Amino acid sequence: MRIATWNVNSVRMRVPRLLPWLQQRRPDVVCLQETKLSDAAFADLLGEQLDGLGYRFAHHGHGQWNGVAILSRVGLDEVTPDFEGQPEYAGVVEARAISATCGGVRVHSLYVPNGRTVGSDHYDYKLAWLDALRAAVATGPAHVALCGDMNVAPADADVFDPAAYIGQTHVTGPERDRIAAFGLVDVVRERWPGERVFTYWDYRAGMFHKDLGMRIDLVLTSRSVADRVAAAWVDRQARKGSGPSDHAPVIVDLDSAPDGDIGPVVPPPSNPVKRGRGVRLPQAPRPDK
DNA sequence: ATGGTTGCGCTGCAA
Repeated sequence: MRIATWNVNSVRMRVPRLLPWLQQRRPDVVCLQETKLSDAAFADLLGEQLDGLGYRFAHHGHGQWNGVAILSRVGLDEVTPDFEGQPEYAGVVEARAISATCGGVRVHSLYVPNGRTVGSDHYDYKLAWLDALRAAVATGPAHVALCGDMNVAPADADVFDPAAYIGQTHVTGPERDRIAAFGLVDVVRERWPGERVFTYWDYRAGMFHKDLGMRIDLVLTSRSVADRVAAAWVDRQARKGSGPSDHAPVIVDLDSAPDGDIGPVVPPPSNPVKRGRGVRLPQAPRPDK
């Protein structure tokens, strides 16, 4: 089962990149963030085409800002927008979270508040939001994957220049403590310890070209899911070329569960990775430069 | 070149 997460920075603007990417990478479950659409607009824009590609979908958005979705062709059950106890900002519960059970895994598509500046009300909101999410996830199913734009770089290795980020959001102790507090496995970092791996590069000043980025899009899973990881990588190709998002997708391949109880409901059609009997799965591609 | 981009939506704000 292939799970991907991608902050698309407006799904309407990203349709020319998203649809070919779905056909090329063929993820079974896709978490999207910053769709910036209402539920009705998302269905109007993509419903027919996603159906044609074999995806069911659940979207949660109010238009203009935020907006999250889960696409799945391995089941989409118990869809839940928001989470228990999700804090408000300016009197509104923003559309930043949706969860569903897909192929036996409780999948969350998350767009964590940015925090803006340290000590601002938005920063406090970000911390409270992460605290409440942790409490909600703790009461949920054991086989879990938190996927999305966490807006936190878990360690200094996850930013291009730690000195440049001192005093900035995304790298502070309180934010990092809250990511660690989930007690989940950061599967890309576990697979690539010590590698320079980023998922976000500012549009300005040729940051992507110079590989001056941050790793803030994460897949955090229970150990039960992490033990099934065959590959975990950042799809930098999707950040290249014309009209990209400022974020690249993160892609995670899971082998079937050892006891078979949480494997994919259906095998992925025409998987580009050949799975001959007795043939070892290939290593994930190195995060290229 | 003394900033640099993009998206939303129409004026500046968010990222």
